[in-house]
Amino acid sequence: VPELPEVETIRRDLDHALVGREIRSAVATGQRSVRRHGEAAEFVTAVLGRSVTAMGRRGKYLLMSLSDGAVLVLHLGMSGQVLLVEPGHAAIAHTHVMLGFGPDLGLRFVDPRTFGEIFVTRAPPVELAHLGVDALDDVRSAAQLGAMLRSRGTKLKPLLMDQGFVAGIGNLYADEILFAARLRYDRAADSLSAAEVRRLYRAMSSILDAAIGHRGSSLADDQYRDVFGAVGDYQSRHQAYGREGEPCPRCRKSIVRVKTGGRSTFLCPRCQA
DNA sequence: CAGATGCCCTGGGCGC
DNA sequence: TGCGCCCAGGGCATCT
Repeated sequence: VPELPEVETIRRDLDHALVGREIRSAVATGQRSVRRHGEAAEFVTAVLGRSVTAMGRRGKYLLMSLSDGAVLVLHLGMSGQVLLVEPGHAAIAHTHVMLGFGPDLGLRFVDPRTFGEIFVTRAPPVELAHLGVDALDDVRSAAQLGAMLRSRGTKLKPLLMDQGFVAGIGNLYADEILFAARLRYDRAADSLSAAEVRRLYRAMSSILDAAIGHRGSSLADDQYRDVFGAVGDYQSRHQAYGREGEPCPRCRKSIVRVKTGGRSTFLCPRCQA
């Protein structure tokens, strides 16, 4: 569930807190989290003594630019958290990497399921070369989205979730966007009318913007937290995701759940066509 | 080549 | 209260 809105919320807070700060200490204990580096010590060597020059984001990846030109790439996977704490803060279970920014500030990368990862690479990261345009920053018109959709003869939802097509949208926001656009998950991407493409374009930007405004979605099992450990607020605004059996906010018919691609899809069978 | 499946992994929720 | 089981799913490898 950390998708674009959650990652963007984290990016903005880290941007305020870390730009200009120097990494004065680094501890990497979770080998799986730094698996792109042969040894954890390699990761530590690559970050120690560098300053943070910028905080960027591409899709669901956080990009911390370092003063030597390298980039620290952070991906939260399913359960990753980036927490800002005081250096003396008590141990947090499933902490894999700790960075110290001096006597007042520390960062901890916590990730129970270890699907996330953290690595240092050169800018721009070749490891992220497969990512498509960013769903928030780089999709700028309905015409552009329409051209993208026509280039692929596949179903709408898997395409929205394909990070190589457009980066940042996962299962939750795909369902919310498709609900807002009144489109079914299994519509052929190249079958959309111009009006439908416009609805999808507007839904993408309005849902992502609104979710960022509410600091993301925190679900019971995912436990997304911002850098201060606080939960997001957007889950209270969900219209379709997780609302199986509850009335559609538009037409009152029951929201249904279907399994597709091994994943749950929530939709209104009446409103979404 | 689109799309399904399985794997990685742990915590929460549920049934008994 | 506790135990086993299933589910959540991002990204990737591997099939059909």
